[in-house]
Formats: sequence, structure tokens, C-alpha cells
Amino acid sequence: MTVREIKEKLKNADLKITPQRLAILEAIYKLNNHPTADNIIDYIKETHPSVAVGTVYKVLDALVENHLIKKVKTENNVTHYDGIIYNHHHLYCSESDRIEDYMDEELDELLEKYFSNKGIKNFNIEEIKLQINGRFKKRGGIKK
Amino acid sequence: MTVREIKEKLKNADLKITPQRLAILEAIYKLNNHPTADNIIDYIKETHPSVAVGTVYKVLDALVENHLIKKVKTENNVTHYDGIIYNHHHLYCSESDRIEDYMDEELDELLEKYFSNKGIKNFNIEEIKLQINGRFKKRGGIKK
DNA sequence: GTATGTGCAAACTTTTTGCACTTCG
DNA sequence: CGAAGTGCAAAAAGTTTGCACATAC
Repeated sequence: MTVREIKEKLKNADLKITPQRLAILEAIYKLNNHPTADNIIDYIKETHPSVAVGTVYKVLDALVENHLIKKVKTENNVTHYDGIIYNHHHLYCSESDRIEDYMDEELDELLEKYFSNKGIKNFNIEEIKLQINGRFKKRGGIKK
Repeated sequence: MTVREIKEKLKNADLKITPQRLAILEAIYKLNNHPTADNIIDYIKETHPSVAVGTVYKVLDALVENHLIKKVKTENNVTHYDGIIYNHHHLYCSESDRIEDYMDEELDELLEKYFSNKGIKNFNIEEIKLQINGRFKKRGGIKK
């Protein structure tokens, strides 16, 4: 994701292009493992030491509202953010509090087929997201 | 859910039976729509006015850890608790901010079959939860 | 120029913690 | 009796808010 592309996204969303917004979006794309507001603040403090915490939250809210990023909820009550906006699923390990993306077109097709037959009464389905809870195996884990 | 059954559950989990724990579990079963810690505190304040906030959180943690209840994540960052511990899914409508339970054994079997064949590399699956986003149809909706 | 965005600090909400005291088994 | 649980109050953690100032367009 280039700076040019990020600017384009902001423009398309009718959001003014500011250094803070660029830095925050860049941080989200670089830290592509569902950073929290805190992770983002730490990251941009190095290049933009004077960015205020309140601003980061305001910018994140604006980005979410304009569909440039998404909020991701986990079992503990800290909001994570996700720069990938097309539909995908999440693997979540509560032991390490780690979230990874999981994409599976075959699964999506299976689910679509299942629900287009069956439906849910009194409900119009727009999007189906799986949260797959479990444990990452050692080999893919974070070294201590 | 009778008091007797609740006591049995606590016993099976090797948790001591205390008035606070009984009150909190009863509250969760009565307030069966995903109460928050705050909802639970309000509820039990009437019968047990001296229960401390810290105790409620400690009890809830112990119950979650011992699988007597579950945490539920929602859009705002407040933890909700759920007395239904067998696996179930959630229907969520962002327009009305309403969450409803969705249970579907056929679906669970389908998913189990799918993932037991396919697996996910470097990940041990413990639980699969769907969040189905969409809109409740008028007939089942909340009147404005 | 003006609407929009930012910095700052204070406050708010939810949750956690430590320790003395109490209770369950 | 001893281990486990509770009450309390203080404080951590995460997030929101209001307002004066600054900036993008």
C-alpha cells in the first residue's frame, strides 16, 4: 500500500489528508496484525512524536465510520483494528491474545450455499464471519 | 435452572459454594440476554446489597475460567456474559444494535466435518462461532 | 476563509489489584 | 484449621470529551 494509494482512499472518503491520518493508516498497514490503538500510538510515536492520543482515537473512529478500516473485537475488552476490509475470518488464541486472518473461499461458498437453502427466519443475512478459537501450534507461535 | 443444579455445577468445577457465586449465577440465568457485569451488579444489589464490585468481577472470571459461563464480545467495549455454554452463534443487526442467539446443530456438524477434513495449519481448533450480520425483518423487529 | 482536524488535559467507564478479614468445607 | 473467597478502596487501562488553536483545501 503506497502513500499515493492511502491518499486516494482518504480522498474518496471525503476525509482531509493530514499527516496524522497518513501515519495512522500506514501504521495499520505495516503492523498488519490487528493492532490496538496503543500499538498504533507506539508505532507512530517514532516518526510523529507529537501525535495526541485523543487524535488517534478520533482518526480511528473516522476511518471506521468511512469503511477504510474495521474494528475487531476479542474476548478481552480492547479494540483492535484491521486494515483489511473485505470479508474474512479470524483465528483467535486467547492464551496469546493473538488474532490471525483466515481466508477460505471454499468455506464461504459452502456457507453461502447452506444459508441460501435454509435461510434464517426473520433475518436477512448480509455477511457471515467466523471466529475460530483455539491455540496456535508451537511452530507458528511467538518465541518467548 | 434450580439452585440445586447451580450448586452442582459449582461443585463439579471445584469452586466453593458461596452466596455471592450463587447470586451471580442466578442473575446470569435470569437475565438471559447477555448481561454485563454492571447489569449483574444492579440485579443482585437488590437481594445482596453488600456484594462488592471487585468480587463480582473475580467471580465472573472464575466462572469463565471454569467454563460455567462465557464471555461475549459486542461492538462497544463492554464485556457481556452468557450462561449458555454450549456452542451457539449470534445474529447481529447493526441498525438496531440487537444480538440474538442462533443455534443450528446441522450447521455445527457441517462445519465440524469441513474442518476435520481440511484443518488449519498451525492451529488447533477448539470452537467455531459465527457472527451473522444483517437485518432483522420487520415482523420480528423492535417497534420504534 | 472556513470547515475540518488536532493537541492537550481532564474526566469517565470498566476492570484489576492488594491486603486484611471472613467463610467454606 | 487452612485454603479459598470476599470487601474495600485505590488505581490501572482504555477511551471519550471540550475547547482553543492549527491546517487542508
